Amino acid sequence: MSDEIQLTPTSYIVLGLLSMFVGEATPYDLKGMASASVGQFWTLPHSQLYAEPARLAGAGYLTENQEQSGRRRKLYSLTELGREALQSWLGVFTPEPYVLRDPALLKLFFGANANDLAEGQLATHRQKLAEYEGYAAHDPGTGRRGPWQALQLGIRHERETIDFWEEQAQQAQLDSK
Amino acid sequence: MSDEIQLTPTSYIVLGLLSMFVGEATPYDLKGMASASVGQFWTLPHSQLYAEPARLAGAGYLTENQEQSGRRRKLYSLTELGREALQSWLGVFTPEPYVLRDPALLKLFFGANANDLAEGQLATHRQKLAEYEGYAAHDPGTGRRGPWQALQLGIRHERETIDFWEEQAQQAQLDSK
DNA sequence: AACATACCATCCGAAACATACTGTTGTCAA
DNA sequence: TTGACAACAGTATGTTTCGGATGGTATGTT
Repeated sequence: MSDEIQLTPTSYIVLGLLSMFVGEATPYDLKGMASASVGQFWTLPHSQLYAEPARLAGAGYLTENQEQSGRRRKLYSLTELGREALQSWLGVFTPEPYVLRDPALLKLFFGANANDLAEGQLATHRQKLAEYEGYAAHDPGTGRRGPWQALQLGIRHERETIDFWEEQAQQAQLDSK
Repeated sequence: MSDEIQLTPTSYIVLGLLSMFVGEATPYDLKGMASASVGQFWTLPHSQLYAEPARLAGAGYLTENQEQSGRRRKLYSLTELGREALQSWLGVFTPEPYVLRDPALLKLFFGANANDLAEGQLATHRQKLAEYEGYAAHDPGTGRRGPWQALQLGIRHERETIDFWEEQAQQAQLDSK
């Protein structure tokens, strides 16, 4: 509750998740929330969700309460400082583009066979698209808009990627004749 | 030239870049190549391009020649082992999806104002798209296909992202009336 | 009660990261 | 011709992230 720390995207994920739920949450709760939502477009290992809240609590952005018995879990909740930090981050201009890391694209770049790649990619991206569309159907977009909007971009990217690999596969077929 | 090491995506970037150019290259050369090509869909800090070739040389995937005078730069080139490793990686089935890290999407998810975000995002993504289209116009896609194909997916993602933010901005306008 | 299994939390070594710093070479004006 | 400066090339540093390993706690089964 004293040191100055630098807030990273990971920090804001913790603050943001906590802001979406009244009351307290344990790292394990956060882990579950993150993988079901934000994890789709910002991956982080679950171990971060143990280390980061402790750091934030140390700097006064969260309060920390440890259970006195049983699993002795730590319960975190936002402080006023934490809520302010989140709000001010949300208001700051963000021109930075996304960072993409696509192993398949890497292989394609270096000359891998497009048809082979397409097979694997189509399978996983079709599955992902189905998953996202499941969420979208479930949540009509009322209430908080943010998650729904973010999901829409995820769906678009998946569709685009699927189209791309379908074309690659077709093209490869034609070429081989 | 003895230890077993694990090959990471970074390793394959080094091997791949070296495979595209006859003869030798210095880390500085690699740095230039990477940022102009592969860097668009797989970021890595330039310091990695000094550390990684040394590691690869130690394990026999590259040969290392140091200049005897002047800057004493280190020149690397592929060994047969390195070439084989690259080829076998290219041939391996790759179903893993891409990993996306989008700071704007993160803010949108947690409730930032879509219109504000759109402004910054549109500026940078339009610029990026123009850059990519410049490459595409320059390179007709003859010769090596890989880089050109990879570029096509980059262009698609940019277009999709721009459409998305344009819609968000419009929607936000409507809502505010 | 004793044991097996799943759940929950944390730790830690290795890799990746950003960036500051050092030395080298080329150039151009005085 | 020289010395000041910019660009080039590489190294060193401290920090953050990664993700598997580990160990404790609760729950279910016999």
